[in-house]
Amino acid sequence: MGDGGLLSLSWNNHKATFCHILSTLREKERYTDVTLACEGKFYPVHKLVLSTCSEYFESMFEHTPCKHPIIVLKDLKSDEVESLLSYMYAGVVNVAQNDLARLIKAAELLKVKGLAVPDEPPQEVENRKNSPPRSSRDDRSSPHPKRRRRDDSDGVAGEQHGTNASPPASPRTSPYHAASEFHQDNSRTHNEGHVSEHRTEKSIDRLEHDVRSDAKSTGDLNPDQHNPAKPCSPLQVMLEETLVKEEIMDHLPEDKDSLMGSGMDYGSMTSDGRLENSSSDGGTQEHQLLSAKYEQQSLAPSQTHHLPEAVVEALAGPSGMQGWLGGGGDMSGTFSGVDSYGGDSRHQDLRQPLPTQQPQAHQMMVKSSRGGDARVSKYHGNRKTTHYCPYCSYSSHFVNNLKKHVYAHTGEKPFSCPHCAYCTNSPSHLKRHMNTHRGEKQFICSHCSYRTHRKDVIESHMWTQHGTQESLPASSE
DNA sequence: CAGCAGGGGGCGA
DNA sequence: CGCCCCCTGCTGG
Repeated sequence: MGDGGLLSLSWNNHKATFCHILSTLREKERYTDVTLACEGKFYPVHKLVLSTCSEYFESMFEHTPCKHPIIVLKDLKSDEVESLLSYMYAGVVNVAQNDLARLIKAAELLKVKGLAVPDEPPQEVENRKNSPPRSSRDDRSSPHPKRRRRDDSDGVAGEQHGTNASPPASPRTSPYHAASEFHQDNSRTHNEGHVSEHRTEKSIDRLEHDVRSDAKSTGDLNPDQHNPAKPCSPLQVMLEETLVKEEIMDHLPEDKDSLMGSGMDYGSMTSDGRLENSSSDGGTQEHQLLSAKYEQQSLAPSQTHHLPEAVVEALAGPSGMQGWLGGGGDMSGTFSGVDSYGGDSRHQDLRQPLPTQQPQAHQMMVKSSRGGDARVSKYHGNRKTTHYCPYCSYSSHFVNNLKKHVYAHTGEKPFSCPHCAYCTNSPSHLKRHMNTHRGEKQFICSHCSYRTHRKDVIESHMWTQHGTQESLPASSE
C-alpha cells in the first residue's frame, strides 16, 4: 500500500533456509501430522511435505480426514522410505548406484515427484489437475512414469514388513523405555486403553495404508494386553505400536506430539539403529548432511541434538532441564517414552493439550535456545526458579519434583527394586516398596493387632477403624 | 457389595 | 519424607 517507491524485499537464501527449516522440523518431529511406518520403524513427517511431493500422498490425505494418520508402507524398505523422505525434505538424497533402481521403484509406488513423476512439467500438471485424484491411487500406470521401471518391480516386492518389526519390545530398546515399559507387568493400575480406531486398508500398489482416526483413549502399552481383539500378523503388531503412538500424540499439545514422536525415538527404538545412528543407508546420509548444515548455519546447538541425547541432558542435569524448559520449548521434542505412557487414567489430564505449552515457532527456538539457559538453576533445591513441564501445566520450584513429574509423562522409572520387577520414578517410592520385602511392619495399631510398614496406612487405619489418629510409634523390631 | 488392606503414583516441601 | 489419592484383591455380611 505504499505510494512511495516499491521495495522488493528478497530473502537471499530463502529456499535453502526453508528447506533447512523443514528438515529441522522433521528431525525434531515438530508439527508432524502423519506417521509413516515401515519395517517396524516410524517416521513422523508432515502431510504438507508428503502431499507436496507425492501425488499418492496428496490423494491419500484428501481422502483421509484423520488428524494424524499412520500410513504403513508395507512393501517398501525402511531405507527406501528414508531416502525418499530425505529427497522430499531436502531435495536431495544420496543413494548407492546399486540401490538406485530400488529407490526409483519405491518412488514410483509413492509417486514422488521428480523421481517417479515428472517434476512439474506444465502439461503433466495440467493433466493431473484434470484427472480425479483417485486416479493416482487406482492406477499406478497413470501419468507419472517418466522413470518407471517395471522391470525393477521385484526389487521392492519383497515383503519386509514386520520382519524386525520391533514387536512390543523394540521401541523400548531405548534406555528410556526399557524400564518404563518393563515394569508394567506388575502394575495393576494400568487400565487397558482402547483406541477408537478405524482402519482403512488399501491395497494400492501393494502398499497398505493404515489410517487411524483420532485416538481418544488412553493407551496402555502393556504389550501383553494390547488390543486382544486384533489378529496378530506381523503387520498388525506393528500397527499396534503405531497406534499407541498416535493416540498419545493426540493427547499432547501439538508440539509435544512431535516430542512424543521422538518418544518413538527412532534412533533408539530401532534396535539396529539404522535410522538415526547409522550412516550406512542412503537415507541416513541425509542426517549427516543436515547435521553438517546445522553447523554451518550455526543454529542453536540444541537443535542439533539427537533426541535421546537431549533427553539425557534434560533429565540428567538441572541446567539441561532448565534450558530445555525455558528454551521456548525447543527441546520439547526430546522426550522419549511417550509411547510408554501408562494407561493409567490419571495420566490423562497430563496429556491434555495445553495452550500454555504451545510449541514455539522455529525462530523462537533458535532464539531462545541459548538465552533460555540464563536462569538455569544449578541446584535441585533452587526454589527461586519455577520449572515448567513441557507436557502439561505443571510447574514446580523444585527440579526434582519436575523430574519426577516428567518421568510420569515419559514413563521412565529409573529406580528399580533389586528383589522384584518393581520400578518407579521416585526413590522414596522405591524405599517404601522395599519395606514390603523386608516384611517389617513397624507401625502398630494401639487398638488392635493391626500393623503395617506404612505410617500413612496406620494413620488411615486408626482413623477409619478407631476414629483416632493415635498409633504406636514405629516399633524397633 | 461394602469395607479393608496392600501397594503404588503424584505431588508438596 | 509425608501425605493424599487411587486401584486392586480379599473377605465377610
